[in-house]
Amino acid sequence: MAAAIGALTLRATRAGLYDRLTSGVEGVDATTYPVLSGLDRIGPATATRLAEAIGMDRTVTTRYATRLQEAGLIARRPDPSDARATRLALTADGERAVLALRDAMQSFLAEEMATWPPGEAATFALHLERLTEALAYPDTSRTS
Amino acid sequence: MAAAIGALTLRATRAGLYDRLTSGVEGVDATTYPVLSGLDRIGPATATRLAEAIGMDRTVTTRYATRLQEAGLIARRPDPSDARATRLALTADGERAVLALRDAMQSFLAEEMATWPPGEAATFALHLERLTEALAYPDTSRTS
DNA sequence: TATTGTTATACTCTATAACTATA
DNA sequence: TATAGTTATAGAGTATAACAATA
Repeated sequence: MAAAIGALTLRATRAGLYDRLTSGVEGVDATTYPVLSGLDRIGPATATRLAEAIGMDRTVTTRYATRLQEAGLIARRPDPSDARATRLALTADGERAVLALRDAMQSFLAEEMATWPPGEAATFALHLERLTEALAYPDTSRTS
Repeated sequence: MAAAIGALTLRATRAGLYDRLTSGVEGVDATTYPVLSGLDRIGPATATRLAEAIGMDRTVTTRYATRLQEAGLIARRPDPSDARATRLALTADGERAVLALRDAMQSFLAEEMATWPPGEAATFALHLERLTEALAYPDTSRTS
């Protein structure tokens, strides 16, 4: 299992996965993918809030956001309640891109899990989520 | 589940995991870890064969191998059967480092899985392995 | 001519710090 | 003074090409 985690987090494996996922979507690659999908997940937000949500640095987030903006997938609008802030939001093209990416991921997972006994997929997903959380937030004590 | 995979492969998550794993072991970091553990897994081997085994480029493998050699964790010896080749092998310190890393990983996993129902861990590990394999080798048809 | 190991080069990603504008 | 956004700079990682030695 440690080997599986090692392989899963290996550069080549990740690169292969995200290259396949994003190959059909113009303007998105393995680096900008988290920004796009994160923005879809939490909705329109400032760069700082988005950066926190996806575990990325503010500076990296804003730079990749610029790339996505140049590709026409997200838009910047001034925040009405704070003149310092800028609200990031998906454009119509951006939402289409998110849908395409989600479809690609889900079709891959569905194909992979087709042979699993019913119910195991749900259990697996739950475990994977918890394990990932434990990895991402090691300090959070899990005494549930 | 897609979100969990996304989070798991996110840079920050990986970096956090490997930083914690390798923090107690001198000379190993997130980049040299695959080389060290791969060499332990397949045994003494040439750089080319090791590179194939861990899904890394030859040039990267040999450079990181040099780092590990400088740290005293692996050794280079001429291949008796081929004067072009160099055999990489763990030193005694290298084997100790591998053990320490494995202990760190297993203690983390054990802690995390302590609350899981018996048997689920094994099922989970099996699924994770298959999923990872599918990600790493997309062309291999899985008609088993 | 092909392969092994290695080094050199350029490119991308990441992190730190600095800058501007506003609170 | 602090915060949001952004840009600049430097460092680390990666990939491609090139090299010498041997098959």
